[in-house]
Amino acid sequence: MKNIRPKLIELFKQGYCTPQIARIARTISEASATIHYNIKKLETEGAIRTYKAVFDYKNIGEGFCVYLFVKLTSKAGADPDTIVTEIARYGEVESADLLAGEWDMILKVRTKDQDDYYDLLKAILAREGVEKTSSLISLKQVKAEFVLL
Amino acid sequence: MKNIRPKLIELFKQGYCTPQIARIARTISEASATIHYNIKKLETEGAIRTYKAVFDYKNIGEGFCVYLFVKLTSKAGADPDTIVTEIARYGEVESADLLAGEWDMILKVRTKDQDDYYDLLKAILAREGVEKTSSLISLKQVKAEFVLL
DNA sequence: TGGGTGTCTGAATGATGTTCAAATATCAAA
DNA sequence: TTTGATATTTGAACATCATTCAGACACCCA
Repeated sequence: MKNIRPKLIELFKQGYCTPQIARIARTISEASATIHYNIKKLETEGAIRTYKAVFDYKNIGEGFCVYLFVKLTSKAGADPDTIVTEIARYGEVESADLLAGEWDMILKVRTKDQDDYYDLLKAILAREGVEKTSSLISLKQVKAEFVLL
Repeated sequence: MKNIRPKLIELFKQGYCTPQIARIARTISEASATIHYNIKKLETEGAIRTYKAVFDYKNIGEGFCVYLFVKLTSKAGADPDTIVTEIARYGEVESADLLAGEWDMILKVRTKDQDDYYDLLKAILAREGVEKTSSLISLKQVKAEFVLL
């Protein structure tokens, strides 16, 4: 047994998918070459970043979902942009946005359970430049990545 | 000119993509049929919900991103689950989660600009069962749908 | 009206997904 | 350890699809 599954999940989280040109052509009754032309245009324009899979996160062991607010220290220890980008790089982070107001950023985080979340939270709090955080646990995920669950 | 672009964006938001089996097989040095077998298994297990595109939302006219908190009225006018599901159905809503605490749900919403957002907000506030809302505007999107921007 | 650019299309080709039967691996019960 | 039932892997054959290209067509502006 080669345990391909985790490798596939890893690859599909960011890409390794492609449009179904023939199916789209049938769906909207256009020539296959026309669809191809328009998709390539979207890609070269930069409108499409990637093609990827959307998972049933409970099924792949990432059923615990939290919105995490982060406040950075005001004094210039490290560059805020650098900190934010580094935190966003964690594999558990689905999305990261900068805010104005009481909190500097909001993260959407997915882990297996509360214990794994606590480990990640400790790692983030330990970072230079992070002052405090606040966690908002999702009780039920109704929609994610534009897909109804 | 047939204006295929918006139709493609519509379709790609939820699906009409498929895995690149041959590329994956080359990447992790396995037989193509093996990859095919494992992907089908993931699909029948329900681990994969769909394959879709991730956009540069600024590019497709959805550059304005807001986290919207919603508090529902406690009195039983309409079923909370129904309201939540209906609100989640708006095309502008990327994600919707139920919360515990001061707010009942958090939405991630994408619109072209502030004006369009205001229209959507009015529509949501006008709904039976919605008591109040609070909007948190994203100043900068660092990561979305597991993809760094 | 005319030319330049962008878009659409059918047909040919090369690449890819899919299927299948056989080989191999896994695991639990005897 | 052996056995058998089940799950996984694999190469080869086949069906389907993405891609390319040249020509037709549409659009825009001077």
